[in-house]
Amino acid sequence: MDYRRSYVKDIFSLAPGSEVDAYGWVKTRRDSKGVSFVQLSDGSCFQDLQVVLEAGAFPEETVKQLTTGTSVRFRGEVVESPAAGQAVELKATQLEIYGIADATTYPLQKKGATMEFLREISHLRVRGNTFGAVFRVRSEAAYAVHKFFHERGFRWIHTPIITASDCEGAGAMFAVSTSLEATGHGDDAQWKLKSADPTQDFFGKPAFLTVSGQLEAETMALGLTNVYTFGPTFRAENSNTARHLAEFWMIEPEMAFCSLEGDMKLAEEFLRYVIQHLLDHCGPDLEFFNQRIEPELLKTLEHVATSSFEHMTYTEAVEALAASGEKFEFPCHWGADLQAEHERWLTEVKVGRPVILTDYPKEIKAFYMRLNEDGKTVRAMDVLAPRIGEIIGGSQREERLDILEDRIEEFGLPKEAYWWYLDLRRFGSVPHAGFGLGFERLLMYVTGMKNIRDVIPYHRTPGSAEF
RNA sequence: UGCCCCUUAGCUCAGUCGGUAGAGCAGCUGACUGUUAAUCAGCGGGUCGUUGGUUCGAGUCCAACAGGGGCAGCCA
Repeated sequence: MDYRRSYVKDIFSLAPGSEVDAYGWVKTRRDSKGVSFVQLSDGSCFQDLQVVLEAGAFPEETVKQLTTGTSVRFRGEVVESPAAGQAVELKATQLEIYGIADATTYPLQKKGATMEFLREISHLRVRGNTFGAVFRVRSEAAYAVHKFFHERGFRWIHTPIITASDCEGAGAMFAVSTSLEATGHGDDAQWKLKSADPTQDFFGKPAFLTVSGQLEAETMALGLTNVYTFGPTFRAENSNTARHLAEFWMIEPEMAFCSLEGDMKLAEEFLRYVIQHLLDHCGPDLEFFNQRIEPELLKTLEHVATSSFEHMTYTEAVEALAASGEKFEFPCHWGADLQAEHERWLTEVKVGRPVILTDYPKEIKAFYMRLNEDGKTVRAMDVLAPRIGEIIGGSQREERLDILEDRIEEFGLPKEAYWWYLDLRRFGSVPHAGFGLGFERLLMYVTGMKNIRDVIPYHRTPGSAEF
């Protein structure tokens, strides 16, 4: 057998009379007197191929084996379908079963299951409508990300996944070590510490999984001008919410000779581009999400793809919240970080679409963000989206050596560890900016899926690393 | 990490006041020349998450544990 070069999706555009093989998994079978209908899917598109098994064409025992989940090849003739629901169907003349799926034990049924149940059978859920659509959209979105940056002259760079600097400052980190040895299996497994001395460890010092490629991306931008990362990122926070993962994919563009204004422009163009690409290339999948997952989805995406985002400063947002008359659980005041309820009000009630907030108090943002003239705020921006909250966080970076050194000191960070980061400001420093975008959060936004664990094949969250 | 909720048939769920268990779908048997979550008739299917407690009696009340989920914080 060769790898597949044609798929179920291609069969729909074949001329009636064509003879083809259709490979895939049975989604359902309907029997009538003398005729059976099989819905066949190979994941290549949302629509199933209807395969018609006419009376006497195959032994009854064989047809009965075609239960949900069975893998099969049909050979047959493409014919115009006399019934509604599909333009063409396959009149089967040959049938080969690769692997049966016992209907009494196969967990997927044709009727809907809950997302929570499907998550527990993540290895099988991709065969269903919802997750087939999710992972087609995920793939297409990833392609659109690369296409967007490539068309604008950005270089895709690969920043390290293992980092020995614990100073990225974006959250709790997973240690990477060969000093620990696992003994036993399952519930009996134990860690054995071979050495507590980091100098005896693999890298000769403590090492971690990256929480952000930003600092390294900055070094690459100050040579290649426009770069982006797109890769896995790890946070060891004990976050138990529908929008946090311990392992997720992040996109981080970084631009030299660019201010926060350019950064915001890129963020907006980027989101609109990806959404438009998906509207153009994933129509049936998005249509399904619109019908079954999120009723306002298509309306929202079409609106976002064609209209500009609302811009507000943090200070304006705080004023709007104060004047809103809403009863918030946590009242908001200047200097405090916005709570989820505040973000929701801004995006869902006040604006009704994504909003970009800028110029946050320096105390609640990272040390590397460029200090404003007022000495109180920094050139930060967050893109907040309805339903999702923060989807992008970015800033113009502090390019002035003396101020950056002061900021590192204010944060109580070890200056020596940043020697190479500070070198960027010593040698040919330049205004530059960038942002980080959580790929899975973007996918939640474009699919309407409610839990981030359902837009990645196998989620890693506290207490959960199955598969 | 804090607060809260859930766990009953393969799946989705009912189960009243504590009195020994129900439906739909799936499966099986049959009916129906073309269905689209096909339809119709019949049949089988349960250690009520686990352990302990209260009680004459626990799916139901209590506790611990396990698994799943929601909200919040941390963030992308």
